[in-house]
Amino acid sequence: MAKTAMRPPVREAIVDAAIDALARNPGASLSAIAERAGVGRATLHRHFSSRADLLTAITRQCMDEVDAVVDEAIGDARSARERLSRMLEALIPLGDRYHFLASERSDDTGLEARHEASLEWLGCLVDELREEGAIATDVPRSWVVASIDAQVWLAWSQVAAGNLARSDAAGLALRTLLRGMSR
Amino acid sequence: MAKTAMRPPVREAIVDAAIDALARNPGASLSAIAERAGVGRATLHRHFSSRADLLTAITRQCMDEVDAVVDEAIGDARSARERLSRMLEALIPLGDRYHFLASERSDDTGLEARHEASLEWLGCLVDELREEGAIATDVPRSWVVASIDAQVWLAWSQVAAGNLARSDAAGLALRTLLRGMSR
DNA sequence: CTTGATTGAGACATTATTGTCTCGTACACT
DNA sequence: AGTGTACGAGACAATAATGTCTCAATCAAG
Repeated sequence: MAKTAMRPPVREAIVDAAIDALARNPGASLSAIAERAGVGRATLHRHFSSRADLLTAITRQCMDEVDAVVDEAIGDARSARERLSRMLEALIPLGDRYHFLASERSDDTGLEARHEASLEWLGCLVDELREEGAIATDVPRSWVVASIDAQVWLAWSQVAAGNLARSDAAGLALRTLLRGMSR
Repeated sequence: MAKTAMRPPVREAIVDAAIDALARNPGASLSAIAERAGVGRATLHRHFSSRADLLTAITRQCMDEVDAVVDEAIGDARSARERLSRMLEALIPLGDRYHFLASERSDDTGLEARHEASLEWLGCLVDELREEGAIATDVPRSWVVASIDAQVWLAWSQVAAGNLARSDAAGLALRTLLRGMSR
């Protein structure tokens, strides 16, 4: 029943609203974000000193959410194929957050490095998929990595647009990926 | 030798620069666009009265280019599969323009309608692909349409990033699509 | 009830961007 | 040379976004 926790975390509301607003329009103004969060503009500035500050906070938040969800989902997967499957399942509902990380480039070097690390991790997963024979040898690693990114965003946006049942999204994305890259 | 035609088309230079700049950063300022075009900001305003005017001009230009290129490429294709192949081949080099159409939403209702028509046309191509047995029946039409969009952008950006040879891009995209959607 | 913290509303100052204008120059055409 | 068009540079005002500040209201804790 306490879906958003007991105390109303204004900061969270702002972050959520910002992700939402910036996903639709990357140039959304702070006024628009504050309004969407149901919060005064001054309050937004109390929590985030500047636009850049808000941006890095959002980026960090998205990274945390994505990392946590993926780590949790992958825990007991034995094969790389299974890891990919669970990852998609877990990641697609976070599609807007995930897409935010890919589209918004942070000026914070630490976050940039962290993003690079995530991509590298994904690359390793691709390597393992290849070792399992799930991916043809003549498909470049970077193509597969980029395809996974694209499929997550694609599946999420199709669900959001009402073109696809939430329960079908991950399966369709997985199938498109594995068949598309198969040898 | 007369690569850019005899008379220097300033307007074209501005449009090209704008597409380039806006693809990198959708919020690029008119100053930045003018500078990238090697043109004074006043000159930009001589050709495009406002930012919105420039935006719709760019959108129209991209649509014209895309339509012309696709029509020309598809002319003598007999099967839907072949049409898809030629379309990808022709469209991927225009990936930035194509992506611009998908990302930038115009306030001009005419252009919006035209974009809808293009998507509908693509949907018909998908229907034909399905009739040819190239696409499984349980894959939603909208999913295939969105996937084609995504593959064009994906292939273009991989080429632009230097991860993929230009000559390999269309083949890889086609293969990913057809295998991914196959039954 | 009192206190302290947090908020919303809104008044500023500060930029950044946009759109308009003028002026001097370069260049093509005659 | 003369003419006219398009241009770059830059001044200028109008607008929008940003960041800071104050003040009164709310609300929870003591």
